Amino acid sequence: MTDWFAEQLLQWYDQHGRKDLPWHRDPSAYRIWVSEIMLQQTQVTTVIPYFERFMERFPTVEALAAASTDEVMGYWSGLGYYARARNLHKAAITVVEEHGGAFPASKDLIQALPGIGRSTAAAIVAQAHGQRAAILDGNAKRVLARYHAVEGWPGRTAVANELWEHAEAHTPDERIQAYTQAIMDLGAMVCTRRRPGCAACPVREGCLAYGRNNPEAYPGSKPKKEKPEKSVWMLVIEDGEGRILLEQRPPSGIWGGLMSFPEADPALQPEELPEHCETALGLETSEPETQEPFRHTFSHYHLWIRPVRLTAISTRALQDDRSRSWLHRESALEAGLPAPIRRLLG
DNA sequence: TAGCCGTGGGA
DNA sequence: TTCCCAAGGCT
Repeated sequence: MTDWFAEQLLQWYDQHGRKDLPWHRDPSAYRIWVSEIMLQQTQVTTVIPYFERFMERFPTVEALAAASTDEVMGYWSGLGYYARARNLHKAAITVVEEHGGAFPASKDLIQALPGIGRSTAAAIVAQAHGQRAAILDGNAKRVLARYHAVEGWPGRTAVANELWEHAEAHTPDERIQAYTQAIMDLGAMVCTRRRPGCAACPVREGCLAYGRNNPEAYPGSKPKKEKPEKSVWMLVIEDGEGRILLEQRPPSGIWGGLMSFPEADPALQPEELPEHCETALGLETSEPETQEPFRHTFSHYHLWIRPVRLTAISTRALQDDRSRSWLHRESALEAGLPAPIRRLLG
């Protein structure tokens, strides 16, 4: 069954929808999967170059499963939300070991893989296999919240449930790939967060928010909270051969498992930093050269990054520690690095 | 359930 | 400059 809403979206999609995105070319389950993970909370224009590089290096799920996590992280470096890459790699190994390399075709099996939730699983089976499944990404949430004038912030379970019901009800039995792309394209191209292009909208006749003349009021916005300010010394330590000291961060928390500069307590005075290097890193260093701090904003707090340059005089007591390594700039840039650290490396 | 997890673009 | 938030999922 195809209701009026879906019919209108499909007709609009045929004329205006996006059909030439990189993952539309050979839309295998593997390629759709990788694209959907990259696109979580990330805009299309940001994803495209990452997707192309990733697919060139890991063209199949077997290639991805066979790679090291470190190399996968290197290809993800700069995209953010690094748990996505870890889960992607873990899931690839599961697909190879438990499903014989064939990406599972059932939505439930797909959703059981790490990093794949209800909406992503639906997007994969709909786009790769043409199975009827409702998605509810940020675009669909905005379109449906406006069309049905659903009040409240979609982060609340009751609001999300209501949107899911609308999503299920509108999803047609036929042309699932087109409809899935259509509702996302409408949200991204017409039913935008600000200044929506209602004049070009194929469903404005039925849209309750349009009828109320306040589409921008939907969906309800997230309750705002104060972001705390944190601060840290970032120790940029270079030895006599132009190598930089990097260490692996703890597996959980911000930039979990990525390589980064050693950090020091911001309560320390700059002149105390060489002693800190001696005790914490077993390093004899020259005088510290502090650089201009800059503020890096995360989802939940601001971090003042205070870079300090030091030159290592001796590099003893480091060979045994697998979590720390001296790397030249070029090889460091191939590792999985957080964006600001990559920037500091220059 | 609410907090956590990145980055870059738009206004 | 500052704030919001984008093809969400996990704990």
